[in-house]
Amino acid sequence: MLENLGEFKRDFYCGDLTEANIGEEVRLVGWADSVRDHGGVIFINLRDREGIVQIVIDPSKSPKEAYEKAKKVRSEYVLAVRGRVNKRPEGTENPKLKTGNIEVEVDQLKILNTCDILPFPIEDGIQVSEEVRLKYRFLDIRRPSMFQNLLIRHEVYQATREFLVGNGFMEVETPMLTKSTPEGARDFLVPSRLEKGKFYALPQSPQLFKQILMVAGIDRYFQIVKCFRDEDLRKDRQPEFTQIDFEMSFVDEEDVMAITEGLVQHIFKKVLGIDIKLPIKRITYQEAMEKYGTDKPDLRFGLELKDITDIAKEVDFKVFRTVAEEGGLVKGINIKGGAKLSRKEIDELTEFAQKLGAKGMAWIKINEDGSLNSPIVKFFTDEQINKLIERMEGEKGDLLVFIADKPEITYKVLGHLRNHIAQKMGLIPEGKWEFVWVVDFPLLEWDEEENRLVALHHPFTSPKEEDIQKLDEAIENKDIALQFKSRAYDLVLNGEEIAGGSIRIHRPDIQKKIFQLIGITDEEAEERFGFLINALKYGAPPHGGLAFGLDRLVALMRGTESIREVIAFPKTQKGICPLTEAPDFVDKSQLEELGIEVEIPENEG
RNA sequence: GGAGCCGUAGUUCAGCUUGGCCCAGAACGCCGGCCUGUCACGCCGGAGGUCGCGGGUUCGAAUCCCGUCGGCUCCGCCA
Repeated sequence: MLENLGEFKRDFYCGDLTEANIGEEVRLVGWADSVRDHGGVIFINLRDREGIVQIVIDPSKSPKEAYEKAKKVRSEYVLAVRGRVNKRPEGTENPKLKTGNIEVEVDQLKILNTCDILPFPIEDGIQVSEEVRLKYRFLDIRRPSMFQNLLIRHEVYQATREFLVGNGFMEVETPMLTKSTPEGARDFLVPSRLEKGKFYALPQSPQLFKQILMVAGIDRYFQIVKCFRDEDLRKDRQPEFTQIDFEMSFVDEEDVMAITEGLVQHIFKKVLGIDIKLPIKRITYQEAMEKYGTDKPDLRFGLELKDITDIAKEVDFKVFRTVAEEGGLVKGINIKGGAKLSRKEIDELTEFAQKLGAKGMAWIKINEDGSLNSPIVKFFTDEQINKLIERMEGEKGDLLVFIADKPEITYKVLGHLRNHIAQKMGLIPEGKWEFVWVVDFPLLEWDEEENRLVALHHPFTSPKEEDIQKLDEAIENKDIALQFKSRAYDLVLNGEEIAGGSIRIHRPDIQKKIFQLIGITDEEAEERFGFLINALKYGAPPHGGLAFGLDRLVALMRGTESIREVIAFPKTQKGICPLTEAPDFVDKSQLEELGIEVEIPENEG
């Protein structure tokens, strides 16, 4: 039954046929999207990546051979068709199809391939488990919305190259087999056959190479590049992901941010036809934390955090007062119109807060008649309550919620609560693109577990110029170091971090001091980053750059929750590819060649 | 490492709380027949299940208990 393509050549994509083609003899190829056999006339919707066109096999008009073959066609059979484009008979037009006014009357039909029973229909809006979709990704991608996801992604690549090349950037590839570096995420390791016992690491980012390219005088580098981090997965995190990575020499923050803004504007205009207004607003890290409880604030809605620690110090409510007196933070959110929430809904918010580490959530409901409902007001004097409500800008119909805890917890819980409430109350407007730069990050933070300072961004980020003079002092006194600000900047879109970068350290003496600050000894620094320090010694220009999380950017542009939707072959939460079933065991001989022995835990394998 | 939700025909799900009426049922899909203008074609008939896996409780388990595997979401982690 199956035939070869032979000399057959396609003239058009199915979806590209229009009424202008009426009367033409055309050759089409594609998949049988649906088959409607009336016993006499047979209709087949033929689909390719550009769309669908109806083909008609009428026993009174089409050759008998074509008709007999058409009877055998099932969903997703691969067909080659020759026929005449006709205007559809009056009254049989289908407005749902772009090609709904025409059809192709078949005079030759080839069945090029058959198709097994489908695990799910090839159409948008299906309800199928993601696991099944990933296993049959080749079918999943036949669905128009998935095709569109990959197409938009492709267009983002093109727009990126167009803009960056137009601005003098040069694409340079950096190695995938490289050196493991401490700090940062867990590395994926690749054993070396020629140097037994040694390992390459897959790059977490091209960071060090792009800096070295600046030393090499490339001046403006970019790359659309895979990066690898062996950490636990999330809907916005895959073990391999793509960055738009660039770096520039002889620049400051303003230069890098200007290029970034230009790139964003170009991508949105070119791919979505949307005008992004520049410049993008900026807020400091400190302001972001104080107002939004996070360094990636979603500015599409209000619900700003208000500090009431000073009031809390004076009240009889122990939970507030103790926290306030012991250096903690008491902050609240005014949920406008939240008084309509039921006790059960408030309890759910409390539960949400507790899951994130809060001990509890205090709340005050301001009823429409002005009376208060709250488990905590009894601990307050009237004066204190009034002060509190005034601070919170509370009005009739509002619900005030409060978290009192260590600053990290208060910020984290309220930051999450803020997003949660906005979503729950439907406060997030559709179609809004709220970009914001977050700047003036701390250079370092204290790592409780390792009992040392660690870089917030990465250890190659330059401190602010005024802090560089205090480096020696800071090495003696970590409190000074914790005051340092970095020359880093993050770009946030609708509450998601989509890009981040910094001005780097280009002087070896400063780089060494930073390593010293974060507890990396000279020997360690030499062993792990010696090549960078060495390069900095040979006329490294001042430089800085930035990297976009391309997957997140495309996911936002497509309005999908998970980056898996915009990656052709993503992995599950356990890092498994359901399509290939990677990772998998390898032959013993392969391991022997690498000089590797594997211990398999008992309950596995 | 931890928490929550989920796992039953090809697919999506019902049944599980309160074990027996379930050698498990629906829809879509699939197969066969009929049907000459449909486009979610229609009508008639049919096939299809290790109830994720293992163990336990019980006269009896899809249902209760324990363990385990997998999927998703979240915390930790992700410079």
